[in-house]
Order: sequence, then structure tokens, then C-alpha cells
Amino acid sequence: MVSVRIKHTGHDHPAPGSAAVVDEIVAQLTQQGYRDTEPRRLVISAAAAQGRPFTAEELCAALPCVGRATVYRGLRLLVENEHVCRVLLEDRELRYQLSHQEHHHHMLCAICGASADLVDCNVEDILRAAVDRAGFRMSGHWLEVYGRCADCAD
Amino acid sequence: MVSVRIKHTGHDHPAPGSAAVVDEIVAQLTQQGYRDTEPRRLVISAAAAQGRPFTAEELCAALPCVGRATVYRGLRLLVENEHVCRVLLEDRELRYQLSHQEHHHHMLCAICGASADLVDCNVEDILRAAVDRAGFRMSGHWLEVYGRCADCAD
DNA sequence: GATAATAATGAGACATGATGTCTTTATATA
DNA sequence: TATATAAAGACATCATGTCTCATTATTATC
Repeated sequence: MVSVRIKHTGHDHPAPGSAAVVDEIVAQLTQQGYRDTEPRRLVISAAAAQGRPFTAEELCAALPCVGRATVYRGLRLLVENEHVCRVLLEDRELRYQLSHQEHHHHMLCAICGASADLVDCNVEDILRAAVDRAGFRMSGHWLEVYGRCADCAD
Repeated sequence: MVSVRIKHTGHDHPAPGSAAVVDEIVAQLTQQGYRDTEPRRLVISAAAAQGRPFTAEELCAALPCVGRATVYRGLRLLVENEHVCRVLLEDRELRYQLSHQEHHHHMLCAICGASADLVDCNVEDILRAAVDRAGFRMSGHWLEVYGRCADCAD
């Protein structure tokens, strides 16, 4: 059986961009030895405020008072610590979005740009079995689904 | 049931880089209105001669007498016409390889860089069902599997 | 086989995305 | 508050890929 839970980014969870989200992430970062700095908070806050997957450049534009390198570094830190996940569009454009769950995949709407998370989907199991059978030892995978979300379907 | 067929790139099919492969591709291209040019043949030939996924720059280096733009244009043409497929490594590096079948996915070995095709695997069906159920209309997807090939497994 | 129309090439400039380096500033702890 | 050091900002650099445009090559036509 395939079980699916759908989540529209930014329409659930603590209010997007809320101080609570930022505090939570900052808390986890400081726990790992990273400092609590103003620019970092701004980056996290701006990332959380985005309604849908955003590019690094968009974030830079949204934060004119924060250095570009700082935005990129902050973003990288967030990705490394799994607070933000990377989303790859069909044209290979790299976007980011706040991550709310562990491992999951994205369904990306080509029309409105929205992203929905695909979780609890057993594609992984099927895939692992197939790969195993081929004598390959799977250590990771990348999967993105492109199409139209319910709202944008004709 | 999951059925898998494994194919090591370059160890099957007409001799890699053979004139036959090049002729076949050129024939298909001319049929579509593209011209049969020397640089284009060189690009195809070099692409076919690679034993494993290669980068655009590697191809440029292998063809010092062909302009960089021409290599990129040729590669793009080949991708568009599905003679070459794009392979995305874990570090987001983009590589290419001659495509031997229709739709398929790749298993990439992190150790030796080899690529094996995963075909007749019903991941698609499972995925489509899951996506449908989420109210999404899937039009495409991108999937790469990373790990170790049989030869490189400890 | 010559000619004309035009597709493709080559060289290099350009655009973009991202990282590295350096100096200065800010943060956390003693 | 002092101090060790992480992080910021500015800028240079790099990598990848695209674009421009003059020139060349290919194809179709005569």
C-alpha cells in the first residue's frame, strides 16, 4: 500500500517566518556551537517567510543589508543541518525551502511554483529492492516530481 | 514484482565510439533537418568514446580543435533528441552519457564513477499512484540513485 | 557542377551562480 | 571587561553555460 500525506509549504506549521521558527532553528544551531548572530537570524527569518521555493539570489534581494556571501553561507549551513532543503527544478535551477520533515521528496508545480512534500511514500523500498537486485549498494538518491498541483490542474 | 535489467555503460552495444553509432545518430539528426557537419560528428564520436559519464568540459578538452560553444551546442542537441542523457551527481555536478534506451534511471557508483541503467523498474508506477493520490498531476520526474556498484562494494 | 540560401562554427565576451580570501566586526566565555 | 575566535562583508575568482557576430560549410536548386 502506498500512503501519502500532502503538505503545502508555508500553509501549516507555526506561522511562516514567525519568530518561533527562527528561534527554534537558532537554538539548534547554537547547540551545535554556531553563534547566534543578527545576519544569520535575518537569513533564517527571510527563508521562513518565503511562501514557496526560493533561490539564493531572491534571498539576497530580500536582504539588501546582508552580504551576499553571508546569505550563501547561511543557506549552506541551513542545508547542512537539514533546516532547509534544496529543490531542483526541471531546468536545473536550484531553489531552497524550509524543511519540516526528515527525508521526503517534492512535487513541484510548473504553473504556480508551489512545492508539496511527498512523505510516507514507499518508493524508497521499491527502489532499494530493485537496486539491491542489480548488485548495487544504494547509499542515497535524488528524486523530484514535476507536474501540476491540484489548484493548477485544468 | 520488480524487474531489473542492468547494463554497464559501454560494455555492450556496438563498439563504443564506433562509426556505426555516430552514423546512426547523425542519420536521425539529418532526418530532423539538422546538418551533417564535421564538428558535430566529432562531438558525437567523442561522447560515444567515453566509457563513463563525462562532463561538458571533459568533452571540450578531448576535442581541442572544436570550439567550446560547438561542443555545448552539440551536447544540448543530443540531449534534446535523447541520444545523450544527463546524469546528476550527488555534488550536483552535471555529466552526460550516451543513452541506449528510452526512459530509464541511473545508479551511480561513488567509487569508480560507473553508471548502470535501471530499466523496467516499476518505481514509476508507484510514484505516479502516490502523486495522483495527492491531487498532483505528474508530468515528469528526475531520479538518480547513488551508491556502490557490485565491483566496488567491499 | 556552380550558385544561392542558410545553418552551423569559432572566438571570445558575457551572464550567472557560487566559492575563496582577506580584513574587520561581533559574539561568547573566562 | 578582556580576549579568543567565529562570523560578517567586500571583493576577487572560478565554473558553467549562453550569446553575439563575422565567417565558413552544407544543402537544395538550377
